Amino acid sequence: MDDLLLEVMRDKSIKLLIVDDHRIVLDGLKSLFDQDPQFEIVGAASSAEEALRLLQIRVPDILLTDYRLPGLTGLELAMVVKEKYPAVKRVILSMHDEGLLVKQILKEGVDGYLLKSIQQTELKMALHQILAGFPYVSPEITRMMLANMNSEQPEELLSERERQVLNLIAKECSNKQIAEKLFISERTVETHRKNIFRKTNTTSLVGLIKYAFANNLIS
Amino acid sequence: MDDLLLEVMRDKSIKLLIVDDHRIVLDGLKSLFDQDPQFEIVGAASSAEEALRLLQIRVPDILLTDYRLPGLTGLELAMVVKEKYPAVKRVILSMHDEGLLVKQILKEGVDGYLLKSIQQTELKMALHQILAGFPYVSPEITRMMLANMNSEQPEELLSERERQVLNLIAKECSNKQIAEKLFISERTVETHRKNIFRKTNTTSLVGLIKYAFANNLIS
DNA sequence: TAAAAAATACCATTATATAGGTATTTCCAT
DNA sequence: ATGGAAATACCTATATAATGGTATTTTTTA
Repeated sequence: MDDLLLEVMRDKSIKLLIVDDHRIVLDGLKSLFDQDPQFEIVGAASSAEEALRLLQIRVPDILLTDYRLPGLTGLELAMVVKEKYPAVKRVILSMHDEGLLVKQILKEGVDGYLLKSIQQTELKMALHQILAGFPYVSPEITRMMLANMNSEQPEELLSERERQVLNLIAKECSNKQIAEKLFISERTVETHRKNIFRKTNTTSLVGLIKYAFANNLIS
Repeated sequence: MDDLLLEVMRDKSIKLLIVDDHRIVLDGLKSLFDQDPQFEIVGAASSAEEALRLLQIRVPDILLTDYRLPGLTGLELAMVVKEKYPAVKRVILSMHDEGLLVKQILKEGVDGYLLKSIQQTELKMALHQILAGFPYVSPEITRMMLANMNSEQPEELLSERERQVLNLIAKECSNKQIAEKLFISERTVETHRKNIFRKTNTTSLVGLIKYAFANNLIS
């Protein structure tokens, strides 16, 4: 009888696949949800690649993944999952409260974006809401979004090419080297550089690198 | 009878004060240790300052703190605790597997230095060992230490002045500006710069900034 | 389809950083 | 007291970046 009840409850419980490269976080989440019959962890992975393997075995209701992972990022994982398992809700857990990242993640249309500073009751509530079809974003993030919108650059993000250039700058390439790698002229690189400076509202290399780091524009 | 048993066990249990600004980690650690009668969490703080307040109420056997915290860092907290509560074992939990940070932390003589990628069994084992008086450092960290030692610079860290210069470089000052701020000639700044490059084994500004960020040399 | 954005490219000028040196003074530790 | 960092300083090249332009082609979007 009890077994049956458990069976029923398990069937009604929210199935989670959790992904985080910090074992402590993973274990913590595990014991957090293990105590709650409303949730069931059907998989725990420490990388996006491992998560994808686990998905082939069992499909969860919700994918709960850290943003920063070795290899693919949590966002990239979410993109793949959206493609292959459209029914799975995708929630990004993040330490990074940086402006640009927020936009990028929300743009991808994930179902949830939570900061790790979230309380467990809020977390569980959010997961329920998400499963019901209502995306949830941490209030802090919403606040940041608003603050961001009120600032100068409303939608002025870097273009794909500019991000490539920025990445190479961050890899310590000179303009000449960048030009060679991208098969464009050094002049073009200079122009991109100028545009990057303008868009990021920086004036020096140092400022640019700091900005890029702070906003996770470079890997 | 059961209550008494529990009482005895609680008295024998290891009392922990945990500090992490990510609520999820805190909750995770909580439910991890709550299930284990060998451990008892006597306090949970999300900042060093809060931890110090909690310490006035109840003194734990072990302080388990994240390195990166708002305000004081975990290491700075550990230093204060060593001063005020010398009996408390101090364990740093870290995401940061960077070379210089390791040295800095171990130099301070903490009782434990663990990466967050640690498994829960290893964590509990480590805490037991630490309480018994034997410091514990994650194998990964030991490995890094060794790798670091085998590299060129055995003890070649930046001097006070060089750190000042590095900080100003990171604040986007030109050599001329740095010279003005430090009341030294531009030539001297150039020399410092050269020495910083040599010591950090970098050759470009970008590399230097990345290095400085990675190693928490700049604020 | 017209306008906007992105990617391409060139040029001249100036500013700044990097690399190669050498050299002096101060302070600390053996 | 002496050797060795550390901090100071100067010099000359050369390389590279930053500034401030202009302009064409392609792609995207309203």
